[in-house]
Amino acid sequence: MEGRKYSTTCGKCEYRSFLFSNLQKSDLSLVNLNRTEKDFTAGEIIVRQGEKITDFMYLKNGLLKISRENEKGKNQIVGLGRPMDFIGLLNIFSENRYQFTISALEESSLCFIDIELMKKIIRRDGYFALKLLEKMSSMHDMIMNNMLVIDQKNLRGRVAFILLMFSREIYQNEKFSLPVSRKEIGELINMRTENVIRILSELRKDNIIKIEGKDIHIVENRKLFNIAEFG
Amino acid sequence: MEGRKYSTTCGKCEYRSFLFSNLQKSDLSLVNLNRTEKDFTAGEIIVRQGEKITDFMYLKNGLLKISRENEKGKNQIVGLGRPMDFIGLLNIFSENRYQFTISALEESSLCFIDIELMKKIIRRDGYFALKLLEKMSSMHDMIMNNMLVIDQKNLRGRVAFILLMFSREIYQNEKFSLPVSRKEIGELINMRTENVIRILSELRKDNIIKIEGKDIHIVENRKLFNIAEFG
DNA sequence: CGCGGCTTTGATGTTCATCAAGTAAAGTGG
DNA sequence: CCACTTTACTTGATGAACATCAAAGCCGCG
Repeated sequence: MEGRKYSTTCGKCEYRSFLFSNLQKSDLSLVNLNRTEKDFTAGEIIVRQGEKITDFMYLKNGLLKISRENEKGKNQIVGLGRPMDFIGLLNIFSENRYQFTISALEESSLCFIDIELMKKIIRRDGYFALKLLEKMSSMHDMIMNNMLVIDQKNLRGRVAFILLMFSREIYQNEKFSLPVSRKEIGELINMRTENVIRILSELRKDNIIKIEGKDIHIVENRKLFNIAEFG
Repeated sequence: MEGRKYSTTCGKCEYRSFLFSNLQKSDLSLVNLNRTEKDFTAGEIIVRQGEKITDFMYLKNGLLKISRENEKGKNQIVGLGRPMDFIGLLNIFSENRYQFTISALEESSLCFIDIELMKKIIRRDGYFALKLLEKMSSMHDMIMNNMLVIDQKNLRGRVAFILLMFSREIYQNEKFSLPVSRKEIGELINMRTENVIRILSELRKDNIIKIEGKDIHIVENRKLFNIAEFG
C-alpha cells in the first residue's frame, strides 16, 4: 500500500454523513485519531487480493477498479468503486484476506481505518452496525445485479451498457474520457479485447458515438440506450 | 407465504450456535417468543421478489432456490440455499422489498423472525451485529465467486462443476437425485436446457456419469473434476 | 531507437443458441 | 380412471455469435 498521506479531520469531512453520521462523538474522534488518508495516482494498486486485511477503506474521491485474478490467471473486473461506495465492505469481515485487488483508475484519495478499531466500534454501537449492514447489502445487490444483467446481453448490448454507465453514472456527461483500456473494458463485461474494439468501431460507423482514443462522445443517446436494453 | 407451522424453542435448536450463540439470554427468549417456524414442501414459494420484507429467515433444514426474474421475463437462479446459509441476509437490510424469490427445492423448514425485532436486537447488541456482518460477507463472497467462476467455463465445464457441487457440497455422495429440472440447471449455470441435456448425455456416453431420470451417479470423479476445472 | 503493450482490422473456426420434431411424464377435468 | 393437455426431456440440424489467430501500426518508456 503506497500513496501519499495528508489530512483533515473526520468531523469536517464532507463525506462524513454517509456513514459516520450516527457515530457518537467520542467514537468519531477515535476514528479521526486512528485513520490515515492517502492519495493514489491512476494505476496505483491500493490493496492486493490475498493480502492480509488491516484496514477498512473509504473512498473520498476518485475512481477505483475492483478486480480479481481467477484460477487460470485471467483477470476479471468485478466492478468499479466511486465515492460513497463502501469499497471496504466488499472485502472485509468475511475472511481475513482481501478477496479482491483494488487499484486507482483516476487520482483518488482514501481513508484507512484500522479494522480492529472498526470492529470494536461495531461491537459497542449497534446503530452504526445496522447502518453498515444496510450499506453492505446494497453494495452487494448492486454488483450482483450488474453481473446478472450483463450476463444476459449480447456483445453489442454489453458495450452500449458500459458506455452508458460511464456517461450517466460516473461522468454525468455524454462526453467523457475512458478511464480504462479496451482490454479492461473486456475484463469488465466479459468479452475479448478485439470484440470491444470491433463493436466500438461499429458504433462509430453507425454514427452513434464518436471516438478519439480514450475520448468518447455519445451522439445518439437514445439509440445507444436501445442497444443496451435490447441487446 | 404458506407453509405449516410447528415449534420447538430457540434454546434447544441445534442450529442456534451458528448465529445466535452470542445473543444475550433475554434477547434469545425474545426471538423465541416472536419467531415462527414453518415447513414447506418441494416447489412451494417462500417469498416472492418484490414483496415487502417482513421477516428475517433462517433455514433449519432442506434446500432452497434463490432466483430472480430479469427485465426480459427470463428466470435466473442466483444460487441455492442450505442450512447454515443465512438466506435472509441476501435480501434484507438493503431494500424494503425482497430482491429475490425464494422457493423450496426439497422439504424444508425455516424460522421467521420479525425484521423489526431483528433490527432492534442488532441496534442494542453489537457483538451480534458483527457476527451478522461476517456471515453476510461470506455468503456474498461465496455467491459472487460462484458466478465469476461459472462465467469463465465452457458448457461442459459448467455442467461438470454443478454436478460436483451437488455431489460434494450438498449430498456428500457420488450418487444423488437432482433436486432440479434440466431447465433449472440451465438457469443456474446460464445455458440452454437443450445443451444441459446434450452434455449430460455426452458425459453418460463417455461413462463418466450414469443417469436414470433425476438420479445421477458420478462414476469417474477425477475425470469430471478435470472437466470442471479446465472447461 | 527498439521493445513491449495497446489498438485495430481481417480471416477463420468453434461453441453455443435456436429451431424443429418427437417421446415420455405429469397434471387436470369430466 | 381415462382422455386430454401441458410440461419436461431428448436428439438432430442449422446458423449466428463470438473466440481465436494473424499481422500491422501506434505509442510510451527505458
